[in-house]
Amino acid sequence: MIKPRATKGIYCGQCSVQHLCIAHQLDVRDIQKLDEIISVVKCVNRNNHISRIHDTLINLYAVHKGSCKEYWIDEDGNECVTNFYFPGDIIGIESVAKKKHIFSVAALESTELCVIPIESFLQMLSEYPNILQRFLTINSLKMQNDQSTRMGVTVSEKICDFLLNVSNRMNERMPAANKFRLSMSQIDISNYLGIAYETVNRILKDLSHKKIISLKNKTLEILNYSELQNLGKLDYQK
Amino acid sequence: MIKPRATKGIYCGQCSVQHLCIAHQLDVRDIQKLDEIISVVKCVNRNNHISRIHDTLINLYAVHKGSCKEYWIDEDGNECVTNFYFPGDIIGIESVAKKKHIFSVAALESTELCVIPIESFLQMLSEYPNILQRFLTINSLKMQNDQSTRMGVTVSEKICDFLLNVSNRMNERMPAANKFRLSMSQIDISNYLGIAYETVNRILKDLSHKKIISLKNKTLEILNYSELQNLGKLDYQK
DNA sequence: CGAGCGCTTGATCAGCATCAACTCAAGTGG
DNA sequence: CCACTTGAGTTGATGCTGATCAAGCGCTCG
Repeated sequence: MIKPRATKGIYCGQCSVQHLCIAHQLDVRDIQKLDEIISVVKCVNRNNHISRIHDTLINLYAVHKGSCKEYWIDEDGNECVTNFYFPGDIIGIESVAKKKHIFSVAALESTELCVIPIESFLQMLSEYPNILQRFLTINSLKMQNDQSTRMGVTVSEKICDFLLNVSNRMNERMPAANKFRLSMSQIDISNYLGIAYETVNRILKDLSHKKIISLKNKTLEILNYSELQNLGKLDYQK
Repeated sequence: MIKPRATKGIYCGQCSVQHLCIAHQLDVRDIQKLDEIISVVKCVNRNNHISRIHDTLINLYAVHKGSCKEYWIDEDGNECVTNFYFPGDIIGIESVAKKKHIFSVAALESTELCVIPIESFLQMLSEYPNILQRFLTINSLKMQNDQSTRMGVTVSEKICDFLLNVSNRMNERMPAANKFRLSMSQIDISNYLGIAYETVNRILKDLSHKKIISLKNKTLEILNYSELQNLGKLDYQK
């Protein structure tokens, strides 16, 4: 489950999502330091947990491959999904203050995570100004992304915004691939958006009928991006 | 509108909300450095702007007195409120990445803000590890707070969660005062929660009838805290 | 190969948005 | 200083959006 990064051939300098992760635009010396601190990979299978709510925060995790959902269980036993994480995303930042995980995180598929020991990482930030700047930028981008997904009023707005958000994030990872796998279930999406899963299904079907998207076997293709934008509320101009 | 902090007698070391702000648990030397960087106060009247969406990010602001709403205008002209800020809160963190304000911020009452020049502040973080740790904690707490307000399913859950959230934040500021002024209008609350303002009004009335809250002239008192918790979804155990 | 989870579809109905109209307080300008 | 305007709060009537219940299908995985 835990392996040295070297045996998997993973180094920040060669990583395909370094432009989204901490290593973004760092010089060789800074990246060497990152590779020194981040020495192991955690491999997690579908539905297994990366962390549990209330656990002591020992590591942050950078998603290297795969995807995760972050959630908590409310008093009625409902799963409230708070976020999805894709390659390059950092898991656990919102838990730094309390030094305990404030959410649970589970893998949506076979997932590899670079393990970032929180103590040495925070220590390093004081000594490496460029890494610090990058980490503050990542914090800020996370806040922006968290806000962007609570904007829609009607359920179709919410779903269109969600699809646009995921699509844009996937495009940053695999440029020019306008087709990608939706790793989360429709139930996960419904728990994320706070709407009934039947409604999610109906609206996805409707968008398919209207040839705005194509959804086969969890593979999503956006056929009419500008129409999806019209239906959504989110403004994704750069 | 802009005055030296000294003429207003404001210093981080003597500030009544330093325990919520950057100065929290810093030693004398660190606080001196803060007072050096944060040298002026901006005074803003009700309905006037602290910053506008798309403006270049020059300063962060720490609320010293008063309160603010953060919002953007959607394509239908609706005001979408994204956050409220109270004394001790830092405005602008989510805009650090883009170096432009991603929201507009307006004062809800006569408000005083400590001006934090972003360039020298970020520079300082590299040199003052304790201030850095505190700022990372503030980042993390903001993410946690942003999440906490998107949990309710029904509108009464949302409103109860909102009242609990504001109440808890006010209690941190004026301990043992279970009565406080709701500086935002019911319309602001509706734009924040994404529900109709008539509904906000009806539910507040209903909570008043049930003696769970008392609301007179914008002064809110929580009469039955545990019942409000039952009606809400949020878990505010420490 | 069987069980269960995820997906699909229809029918029903209530929660909340919307529309409309009115009160009240505060502010503006003639 | 008062008429007028404007914004916030209040309340009722109506109807639609989306939750809920119910039932069946088909993967996928053990």
